[in-house]
Amino acid sequence: MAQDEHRPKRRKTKAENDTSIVKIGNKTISLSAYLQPQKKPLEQPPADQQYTTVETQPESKIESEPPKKSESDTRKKNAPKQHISSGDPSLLKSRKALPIWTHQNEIKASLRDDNDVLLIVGETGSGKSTQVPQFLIDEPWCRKKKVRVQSDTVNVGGMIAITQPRRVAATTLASRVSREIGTPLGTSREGLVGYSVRFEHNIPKGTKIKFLTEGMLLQELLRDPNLRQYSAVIVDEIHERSVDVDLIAGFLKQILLGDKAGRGGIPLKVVIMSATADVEKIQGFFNPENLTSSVQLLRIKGRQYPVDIKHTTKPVSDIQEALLKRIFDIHMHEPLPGDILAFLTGQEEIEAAQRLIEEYSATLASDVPKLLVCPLYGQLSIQAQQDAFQPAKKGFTRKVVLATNIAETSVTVPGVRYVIDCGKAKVKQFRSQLGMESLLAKAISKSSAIQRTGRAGREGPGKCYRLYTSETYDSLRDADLPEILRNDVLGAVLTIKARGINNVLSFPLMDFPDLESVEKALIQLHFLGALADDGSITETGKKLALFPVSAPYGRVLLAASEPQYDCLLEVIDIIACITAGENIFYQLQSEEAREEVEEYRKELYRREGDILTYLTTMQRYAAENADRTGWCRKRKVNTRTMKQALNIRKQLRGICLKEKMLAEPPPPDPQPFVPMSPEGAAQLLRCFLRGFGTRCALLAPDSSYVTVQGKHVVAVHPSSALHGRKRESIMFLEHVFTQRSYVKKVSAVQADWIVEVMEGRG
DNA sequence: GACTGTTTA
Repeated sequence: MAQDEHRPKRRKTKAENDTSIVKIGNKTISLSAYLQPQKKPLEQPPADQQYTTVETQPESKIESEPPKKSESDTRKKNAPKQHISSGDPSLLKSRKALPIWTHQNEIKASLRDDNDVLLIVGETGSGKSTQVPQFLIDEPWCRKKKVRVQSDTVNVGGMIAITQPRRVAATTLASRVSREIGTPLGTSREGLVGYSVRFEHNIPKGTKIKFLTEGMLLQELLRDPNLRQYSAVIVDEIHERSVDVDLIAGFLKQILLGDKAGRGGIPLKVVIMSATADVEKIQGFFNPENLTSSVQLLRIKGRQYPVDIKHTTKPVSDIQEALLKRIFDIHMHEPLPGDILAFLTGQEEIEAAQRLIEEYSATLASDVPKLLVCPLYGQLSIQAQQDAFQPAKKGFTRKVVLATNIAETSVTVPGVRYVIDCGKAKVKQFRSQLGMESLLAKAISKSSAIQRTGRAGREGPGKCYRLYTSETYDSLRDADLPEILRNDVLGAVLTIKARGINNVLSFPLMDFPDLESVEKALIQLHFLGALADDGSITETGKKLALFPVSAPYGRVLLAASEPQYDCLLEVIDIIACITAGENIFYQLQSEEAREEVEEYRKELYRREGDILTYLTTMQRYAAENADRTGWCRKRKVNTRTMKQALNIRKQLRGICLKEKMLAEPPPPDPQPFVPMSPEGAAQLLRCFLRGFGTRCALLAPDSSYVTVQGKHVVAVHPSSALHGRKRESIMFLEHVFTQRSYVKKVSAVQADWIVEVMEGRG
């Protein structure tokens, strides 16, 4: 294990230059408590009940029958209801045509007996996500068992969890598999397949296969560290290497290596599924020396048409020019139908390219097919995104989709035969030394380039034009840096600690973040009151882990429920707006557009800054009962984001009620709008300082802002209500480096409030 | 005067 080799080295470095004493405000804390060495190689999940005897009892009489019974026989009798049939016959044919179908017995065999881990590498279209859970549900080890855990009799197993990085994948896969298996979702209260994603749970009675998002499984781990309801966990799309999937891999490894006490001795089977072949790392991670059986590996061919790859002969200096030439070359020489998908880095580049293409295509002769340009990026409205997925309405037209890497994994554009790849993508990188993230265009990885290329071969043979040389391709990194090495690890550290692992350095991770960034996270968590001076998790920390928002926001929620602040409903409204995804305010491109909405937006803006502006917007939106969509349109407010904000508001209110932070359910909408008084606003902002006291800046004599911690010059982002305004001191919720160092979500505060909070008097 | 992409009871 990589982190095993590195850990002693890190500790040595620590001892050499002792930075383990850190001052925060008036507090001095010693990091050695956080970073204590541990003799045990791995910390076990908390054995909330001590394991004494294993008494594996068959739950039903079928299980005590002789094991010779044929599979179909067992199936019939084991069925909760007669609807456990062989599935929908019309779908069975297409299932049998999937490349994975012939591996069915192999997959079953590789998880029998003491083999608990299977790694499946399968390209897109292999059918692994839909078929593997169906192959496994009738395996003998997949039955629910009654066992004794200390003095309690508990059920262990019976279900298979399958994780997905995105909500839409979890729900659509569940829908597909439920139809294949013969118990379609939504037709009955009983069924074999269900899903669980944020805001949406559909778990029919008798569910054996449960699709869920990665975050959802992490949340379940909080309540049940041993995942007792599951016989197996299938981790899909592990190659995407989200922070959540890395954490899940760590928790699964701990359960695999543990003494199974919390599961009454019953093993958990783990299937890891990946689209790319970075096999050694995953295999090595789950296959340490002390595991008796080795990790089985299965490779499955995908169903992909061949794609002809063309590189440039010389490096490209002007991407826009090369793109334009390439698009019109394809357009003039390749037959219809066959749409073009071009990967660019961001909105700005896409808009510029769109203008150029449209200008040039206007000059084309009338006997040449038309070109329809569709931008595709996350900030785009749903409607505009839909246009990119629809075939061109007019005939004799070729569609050109100009996309960010949203089209690499998150969405699939149909009809594409030609891909143009600029070789770059914007990547977020957190710099823990500066407490700031950057968003800059960087060279993509080989794996990313291959993924982009594959988008040309979904429906037939295709071509991929790379706007870089084959030498450049050879020089690319094999895989992208996993997110856990690019992100703030604050959330990851809290997630680990809240699930009973005190020594985060002992937690198994495929890639371990810098010690320094872990230290920074620990210090920040200590400031938030989530960790005690000895580094152990506090009650506050446990509460923060319950909220579906980052720890600083969670801290603000907790502060808001204290009598001295008493502004919980307001804080919930604000945090709901902020964490709903995109900015609730559309960015206005032209002077005209700005003038058009000015009158309407004026009543939303507050001189205190963005936090109060969000509050006003949510309150006025919720007070509007007749036509919310029209209300949004007039103010150029993102309806989708506001709807999401209402969902989050409801969720947060629910958690706060359950946690007794709210005494009673808030009155239902619509409530009359009452603007918050300046005094109330001041209290609200002081409350936010409890989470963001470390993110403040003071106005310097030269009118720039300088951060209190680190003394960095920052500019107020143009999206902020305080852009171009001068305030004595500001608090910001985000700090991003793009063209320059920007702070976002900015509010005016008073310097003495900052001192107050940092000295622990807030 | 500027905005890769996901996700959480």
